[in-house]
Amino acid sequence: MPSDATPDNKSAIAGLFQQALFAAFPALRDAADPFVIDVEKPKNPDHGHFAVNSALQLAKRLGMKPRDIALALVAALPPSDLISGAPDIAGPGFINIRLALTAETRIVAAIFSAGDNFGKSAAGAGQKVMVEFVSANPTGPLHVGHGRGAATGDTLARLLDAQGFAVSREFYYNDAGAQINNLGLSVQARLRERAGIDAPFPEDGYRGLYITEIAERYALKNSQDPKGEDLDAVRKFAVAALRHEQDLDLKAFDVQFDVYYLESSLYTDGLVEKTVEHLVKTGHTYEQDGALWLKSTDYGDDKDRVMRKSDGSYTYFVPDIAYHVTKWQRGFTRAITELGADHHGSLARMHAGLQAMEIGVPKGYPDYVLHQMITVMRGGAEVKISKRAGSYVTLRDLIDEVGRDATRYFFVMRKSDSQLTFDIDLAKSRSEDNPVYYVQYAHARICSVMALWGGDPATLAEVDLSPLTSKYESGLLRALADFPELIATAARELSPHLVCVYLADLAAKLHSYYNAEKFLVENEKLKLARLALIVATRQVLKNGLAVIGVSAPEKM
RNA sequence: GCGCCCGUAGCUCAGAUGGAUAGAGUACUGCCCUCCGAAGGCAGGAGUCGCACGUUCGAAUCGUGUCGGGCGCGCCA
Repeated sequence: MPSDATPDNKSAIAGLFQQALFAAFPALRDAADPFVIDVEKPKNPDHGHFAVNSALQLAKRLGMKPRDIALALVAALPPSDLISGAPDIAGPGFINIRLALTAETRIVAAIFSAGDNFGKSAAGAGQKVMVEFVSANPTGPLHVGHGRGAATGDTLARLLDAQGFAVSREFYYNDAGAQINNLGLSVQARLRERAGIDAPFPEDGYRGLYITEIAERYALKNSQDPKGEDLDAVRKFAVAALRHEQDLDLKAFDVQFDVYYLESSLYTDGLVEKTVEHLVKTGHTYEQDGALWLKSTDYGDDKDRVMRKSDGSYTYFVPDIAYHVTKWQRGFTRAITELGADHHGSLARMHAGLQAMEIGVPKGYPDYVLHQMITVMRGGAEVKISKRAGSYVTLRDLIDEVGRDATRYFFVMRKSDSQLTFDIDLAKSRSEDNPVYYVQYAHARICSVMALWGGDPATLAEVDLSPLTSKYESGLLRALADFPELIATAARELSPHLVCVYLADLAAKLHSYYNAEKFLVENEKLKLARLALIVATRQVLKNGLAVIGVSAPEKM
């Protein structure tokens, strides 16, 4: 449900100034490219709620001084109860507008009426979007990198959901490739070792301790095959065991998928074959050195790619194309693929492959969101992550050590494009100073005040807010009004971290307010107005935390 | 060599559509609990936004070049 009661003061003010502009300078309306007023929100509160910089932009076009244009604009401004007093003309020609208190406080009633839906929008209604993320090979436990992917992807999905898109979360299992075979061989080797057989460990085998554990369990459950001679059975057992572990980890991380798509099904359903045949038919392939190549350079890739090796098997990216074709054919007009940045090399060929199919897939399909590598520090030293060597920090470790909320928040609070240093000792030792606690504390703190007051928050929905005149109150009102636009921006830019930035700021405003003013004052009108404001703040904190999958506790 | 990402305070990082005096956390110093919870607040110092040139009335933001760091460039996945 969209919160369509949200007052749009910005557009209203833009409209007023547009009127004023055309009244003062009719030539701009009649021109081939009529000038459009842009209203912005200044960072500095001293510059009012909104600012118009059109006078500066128009100086050259009109051949006038910016300040004179600004004066003319303000003079032509139609009267409105939105604006408090006459707009200031500041600096070289900025026009600063202060909202009337009634316009400013309208947001509180909107939040009360929308509740958990405040911040949602119907912008994406009727559009199916798929977010594919994690997509870890079932060859080992989920590690920190998968954790960052899980938190980022899930938050993206929640953001798009809040924008009204029909979102499907999907996990693509590479369960058919050489790595899986390798997994089977690794477990088999441990089984043989266990049975006292002297056999070399596979060169590219997985050496993690979990392999030995899986071997133990296999031997226990398959007494007829203690040496793991049935490689197929060993492999299936190992994959099932690891998938189960991953599912438990994801559950603990509060990440759920709608669809688990198996790479192997692309083969059994014949989609891989079909894709190859189709690409041959569209003429974007050629044979060379006994292999079948895709002319991906036709579509911007920097070199052509082998599709079918000379031994007759396919390279991994053929099923990948087939998979992405199914996304399009399943009706997902938008698809977002969340990947570790170490896979960025495959983006160009993926886009090229989809274009070469010539089935009407848009050029940038799918959108890629990459998360940069995480450097894990433990004991002041970098922990090298290597599945093969079996040395890494698992997602489970982090959840157990620093908690789900803090882990999710940490992974999302940074731009996914930048590398992240996750210092385990720091996160553990200072877990109570985690930024997420700061935000959660703001929520819990409001709950405490409300409990002390003892009244029913719902009765605050329509109280008179005219006593809210301090700078703290104005700042909070402004931040609350920004929330819907923030969610829209974060969804549009595919930038979950913006939500954390916003929440930290909102929490800071609340804490400052708390320390500067008393809420439970004698003056009844003032008390109710302040309580209404902090209840609205609590609602927005809660909605924001929900977007990043972090709980909003009443007590901490 | 080519491609992608990053370079902002001592450290970790924000800075959407180019705007006014570039922000937060942390660390350091000093203050503040007779409304709830000091897990908080207030104040202070700290930055030639890697560098250069360009576009613009205006650049941390856009463009080109350059330096530094990470990653990727296989008939591996």
